[in-house]
Amino acid sequence: MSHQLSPEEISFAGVDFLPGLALDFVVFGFHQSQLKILLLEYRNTGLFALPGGFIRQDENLNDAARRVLAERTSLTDIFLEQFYTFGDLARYDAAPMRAIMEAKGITPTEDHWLLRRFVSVGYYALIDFTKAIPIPDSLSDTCDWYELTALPPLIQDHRLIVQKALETLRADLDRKLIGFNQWAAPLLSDMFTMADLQRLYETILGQPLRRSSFQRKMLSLGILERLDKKYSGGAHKAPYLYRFRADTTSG
Amino acid sequence: MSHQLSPEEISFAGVDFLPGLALDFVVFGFHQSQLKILLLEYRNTGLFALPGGFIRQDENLNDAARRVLAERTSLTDIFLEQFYTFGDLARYDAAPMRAIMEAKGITPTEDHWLLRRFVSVGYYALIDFTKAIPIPDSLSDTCDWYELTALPPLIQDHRLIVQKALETLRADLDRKLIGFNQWAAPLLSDMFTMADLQRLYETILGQPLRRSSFQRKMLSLGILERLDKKYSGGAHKAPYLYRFRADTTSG
DNA sequence: TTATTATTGTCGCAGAATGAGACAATAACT
DNA sequence: AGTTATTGTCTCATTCTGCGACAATAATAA
Repeated sequence: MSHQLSPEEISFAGVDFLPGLALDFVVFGFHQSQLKILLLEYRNTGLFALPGGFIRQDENLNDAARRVLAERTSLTDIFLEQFYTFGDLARYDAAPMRAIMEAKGITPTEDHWLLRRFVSVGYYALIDFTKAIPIPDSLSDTCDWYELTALPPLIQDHRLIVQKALETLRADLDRKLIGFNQWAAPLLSDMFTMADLQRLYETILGQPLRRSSFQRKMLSLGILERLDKKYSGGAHKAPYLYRFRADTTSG
Repeated sequence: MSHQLSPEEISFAGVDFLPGLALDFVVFGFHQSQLKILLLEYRNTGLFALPGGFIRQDENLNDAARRVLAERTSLTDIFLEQFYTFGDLARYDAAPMRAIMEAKGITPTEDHWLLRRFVSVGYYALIDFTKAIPIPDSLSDTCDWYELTALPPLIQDHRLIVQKALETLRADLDRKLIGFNQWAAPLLSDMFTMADLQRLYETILGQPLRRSSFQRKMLSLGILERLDKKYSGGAHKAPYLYRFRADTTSG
């Protein structure tokens, strides 16, 4: 867990927060045929972690997730989905968090609330890589994008959380294909070519897809709207641009 | 939330438990072409609730789920899967729980831990209807099976939890068809006819399936082992009995 | 102007999967 | 022996998918 907290809030304990419960986010972005996620790097420790936060006493769980993620990415109206809750004892090891706090100049008491056991609700989000403005929290000095295929070592069980998020994303890609416009749209810009869309699918699924079958499938779903051609300057036929259809009353 | 607690534990507060966090179970059983779930009825209140429990301080979340469910059904080796975590404020309304406790003869203080806000991790389980022995907890007088299509009014957001569990079960039925032996097996007896299996599928999915297509599909998956015929005494051809194959190293 | 090149949109065909029905086989009963 | 209800399997049409082919076409090179 990491947190969007001021030093005061960290020292004076999370009385406003639900105790023992945290949120962790796997924020997916897509750029140059690579899936990336947001990670925090803690100051002077070389430790990386998923962005996270806590739930206020008077706040719905999912609202808290939306709030924290907005604080982190400066984006609202984010595609956000809860996927699993992690509650192993093994995930709770006070040592790294203590190191982080001490590196920050805080000497926590033995039973400081941040050092106790946390159960964490995992969310994954899909956001527009170009629009998000990562914001580090008060314990970390950077909040940046990292390629999913080359992640640095993560604290606690965050590797597992990423793994599970990816599995869920893949399963949802199949299951929720209809209504996808509401869905993977944030991972692409407003208009895109069929090749762009295919690259996104291939990257998420981690396997190549047949070009002709993919195109046939996507067109048959009726969720795409064909726009003008895109003259990219390459020495070849210009592809059409597409957009997800707005009217999605039915598939 | 309900609980497998002695009156002492209820009065003397859950210091051994993680605060503010509960477990709720949607326990599916199958009997006579009907999906059923376990519900508790609270003494003298007419209130029904999902079985639930709490997590010990020194216990993994999923282990707690297994323990509580075993306490409730007297079954171990249960198919159990976490599906969602419910954390709306609206789900927390102290009045019904206070009524339950008072009906039980306990007069809780205003800030009794059982009356505070809870976030609840939802699990669903598939168990053999004939093998489970429902056990009421100390606050309720009955723990029994109720047909999914005719549930009594449930407290808090338990209706929503059931709904979400069913959705997850349906989605998983498609997704996890391979390896199904480890899976829906508990809902059927050890040996079953193809018609039995089809009825199970139809009941879970809530829609009829074509008999020939279903049989072809199931046989083609190679997960069934054909046994002797079953002479049921009916005036018709005797169906084969099947069993899920034990060797499931690969699909 | 005319080739060349890379990429795109679409078509065709084979094979697999699925929907829908038909039919013989067969326990038990009349 | 005839009837009845149910089962296992087959067939045929339809749809879906894998896989390749091919013409169309922007930009570049000759």
